[in-house]
Amino acid sequence: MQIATWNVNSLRVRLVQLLEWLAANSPDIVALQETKVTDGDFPVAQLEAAGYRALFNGQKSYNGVAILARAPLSEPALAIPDFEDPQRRVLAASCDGLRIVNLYVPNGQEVASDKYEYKLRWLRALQVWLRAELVRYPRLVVLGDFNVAPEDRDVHDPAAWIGSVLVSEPERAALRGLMELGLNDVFRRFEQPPQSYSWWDYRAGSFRRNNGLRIDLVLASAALAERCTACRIDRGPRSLERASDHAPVVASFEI
DNA sequence: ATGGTGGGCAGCCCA
Repeated sequence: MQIATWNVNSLRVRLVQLLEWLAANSPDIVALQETKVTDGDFPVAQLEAAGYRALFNGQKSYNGVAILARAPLSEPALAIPDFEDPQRRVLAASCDGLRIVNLYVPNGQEVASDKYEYKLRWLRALQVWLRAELVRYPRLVVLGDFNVAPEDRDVHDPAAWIGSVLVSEPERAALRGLMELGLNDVFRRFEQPPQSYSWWDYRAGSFRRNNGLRIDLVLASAALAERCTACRIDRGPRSLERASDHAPVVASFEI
């Protein structure tokens, strides 16, 4: 079973790329972030024709998440419990005996900004929720755009990035807090090419220079992590004309 | 150091 995550940065703009990528890769479950479409505008029919059911949690202009799956999706959750948040950044569902939690973690903009404090509060509330989810659902996958590079090896130029948003120590500590619940970054269970990243800024030729960060993650509970057989970043879609600034990440499980 | 690009929606917000 293949489970993927992809920040598409506008589903409207990226729909054709997504459909072609689905046809070429046939993942079983796909978590999308930054769909930027309201639920009424979600392209249900096109995805259904491609063989995918969909759950979505969208808003106008910003954010928005969706889960696509070949098998039925059930038990949707649209928010972190007991955390007031008008931004649509969370979508959880059960599928094929797994619990999938799709996240678009706040970017944080700049260390010490209001958006940064919101990001840290958001991650704390997320940790409380995921602790409970792990009790309810031992087969848990938490994936998406985490907007945090876990370690310096996930950063193209750690010296230049030190202390910045996406790599700052409080953000990394919050991410470690999630992992210490028993969620494994499955990408690091396998040998990977050096300088593996999942996001490259649109500016300054970042992709061409491979000036990226690895901020799109697939975390799996212990019971699932041991069944993970591969995890790779697919740079293909990032090299297309009019690409998203993120590449898809695909994890394979023997289930 | 700044600003470089891209998406959304209407001159600026967000990444």
